[in-house]
Amino acid sequence: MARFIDELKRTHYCNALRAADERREVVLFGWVASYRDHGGCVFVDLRDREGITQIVFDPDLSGHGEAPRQAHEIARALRSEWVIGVRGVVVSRGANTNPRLPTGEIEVHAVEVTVFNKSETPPFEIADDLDTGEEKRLQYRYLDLRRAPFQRTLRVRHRINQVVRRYFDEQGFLELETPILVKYTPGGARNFLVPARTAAGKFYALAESPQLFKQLYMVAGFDRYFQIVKCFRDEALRLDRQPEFTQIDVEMSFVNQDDVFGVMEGMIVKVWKEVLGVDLTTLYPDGRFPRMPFEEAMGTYGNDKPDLRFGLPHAELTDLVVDHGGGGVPFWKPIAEKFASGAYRRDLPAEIVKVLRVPAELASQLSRTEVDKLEDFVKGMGAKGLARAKVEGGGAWVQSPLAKTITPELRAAITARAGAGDGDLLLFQFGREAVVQTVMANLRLHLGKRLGLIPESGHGGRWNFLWVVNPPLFEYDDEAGRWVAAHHAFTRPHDDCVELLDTDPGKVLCWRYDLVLNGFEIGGGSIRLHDPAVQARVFRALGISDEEAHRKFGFLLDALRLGAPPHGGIAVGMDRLAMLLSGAESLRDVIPFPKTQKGTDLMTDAPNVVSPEQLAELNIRVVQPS
RNA sequence: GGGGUGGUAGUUAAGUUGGUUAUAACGCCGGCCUGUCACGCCGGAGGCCGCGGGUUCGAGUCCCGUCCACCCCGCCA
Repeated sequence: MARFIDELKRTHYCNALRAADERREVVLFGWVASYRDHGGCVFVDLRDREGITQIVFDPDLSGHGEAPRQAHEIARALRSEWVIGVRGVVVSRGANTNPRLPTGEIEVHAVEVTVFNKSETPPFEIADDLDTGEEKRLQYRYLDLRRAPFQRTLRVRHRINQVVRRYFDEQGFLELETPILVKYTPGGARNFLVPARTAAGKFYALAESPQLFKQLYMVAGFDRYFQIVKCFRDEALRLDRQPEFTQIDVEMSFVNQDDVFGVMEGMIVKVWKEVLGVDLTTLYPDGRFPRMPFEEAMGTYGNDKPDLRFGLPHAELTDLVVDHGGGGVPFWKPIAEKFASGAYRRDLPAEIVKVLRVPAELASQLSRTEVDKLEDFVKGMGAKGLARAKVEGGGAWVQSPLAKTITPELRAAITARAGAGDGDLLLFQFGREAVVQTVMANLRLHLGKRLGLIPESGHGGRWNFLWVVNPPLFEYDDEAGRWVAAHHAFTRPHDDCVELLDTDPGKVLCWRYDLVLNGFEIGGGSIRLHDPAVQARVFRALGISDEEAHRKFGFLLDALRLGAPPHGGIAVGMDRLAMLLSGAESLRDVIPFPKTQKGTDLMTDAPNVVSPEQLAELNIRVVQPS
């Protein structure tokens, strides 16, 4: 029988002891966070998941026989990250308190110590503040996770999970599971494929979301479903995207959009209250979050997830430019002409003109050199350039290539549209709509950070929630030359738009919604299409034949004809929620074992090559990558 | 698929116009030290300068290629 663990059980975690515990005999287990050998005494900071306690090894500690002397001998050899157990007595530090530790008013005088395990010198220090690069930390992730910031972050995840589960249970939701190995369904995110050994040449897909199954739960009558569930998407990664991530997935029957919003707003308020101690109802007194039509988000902010912690809105100028026939600006003339001739239509992707106004008091913070750098910034995003103009008192434009040729009429119209006055800086983008929107949205964010309107990362103590609502059901695919589903083909169109399905699909709005927080999409969902007749018209608008629809989604179409209740739902990105709650800079900082941007795991070296035998069993032949 | 930034000791970084033995801090190892808590003092070890090729009398430095990590665009209903 080992003395420690078998006989001496841990009595406390390392943040538990206070002055009131004076003279108590305790047993602590943990890691050597640091050691200071003074020849006579050895001081060890002992760390476990809860905190740090200072242990003193004094060979002359009286009243315990020879044991303290032996413990001191062992302690002299201790090194960083050795795993040890200590039996000792709590002693008050009196006036010698360490104010930097919650346990700073006490220390444990060691009577007995055991080394459970030595440690090699770790590749980096297990410290709260660390300048070691992420690559190294990912390679030794378990050491990174041993650090207090990660211990806190993963605890936040735990709290979110607990609060969410309790909330939905109280609201009458059932936590139901859905398959991970599913049938591949086309459209949307790329699926990871899993070879089916028992069905030669066939594949499962890893579920990109439980979407179809949660709808089937509604058809099955479960009425209110939720799940905290892993999803998998084989797409390019970003700081807010991982190939494997967790969603808080929700679906409800007999509800409209307001019902879904109400439930989710309740969840968010509860999470903020219980995890952060922040009462969102001081910001949103009725507990409801503001809403913005998709069209306004795109027009004013250039994307569907605007960060409303700051202003710097865009203004659309395309109609002004067209009305003025280009207004003397050489680049704009062809755009105006194409609209005039009908080559461009306002309901199809075309070229557009937008402006961003930087108010004088902010513009004065930007030197001309810095504005030149902005041009490099936007070029990196596909822009051809960054036309600018400084507005002077009389409405004149200076420092601008546009100023030379633009007609006074168009200049005045733009100045008025942008609401520009003396000293304001106008930044223009024109060209293909998708590029202009991307560039302008990113330019706005970039300026917001540069001008100190929002921090480089993190929430800055500000929580701006927003529902983006009423987007179009379809979007035009330039390359394919046809309409495609903007969300998925099972989103319910607005009733007053159903007639447009056949005549003017671009104008069909739908019951889809995104929940946005500080410029991050943290959730999205829709009211589903449960009417087979309307469903058929949607497929027709998409150019999907009955036969094709049945082959791809047959089981769901069958279900919709067998008593499907009206239903809708939403999925919230649990990792993003944790990231924003904890002020982390990246999803990788809130996911215990994340992948790199290329989808590799630097610790385990996944994905890896498998043996020819394994491949043969799966009937797979690997072609050398080109 | 495209654009950008970076890779030098265990870690983080410096390294001039191409020129002697590639620096520093922290960490590590040895010694000393009874009150430290970023302990202190003395001494020491430690390098495939990401990898491959080229230019050159000579390359961490210049050129070409390549790998890895990060950020962005495309992509992500």
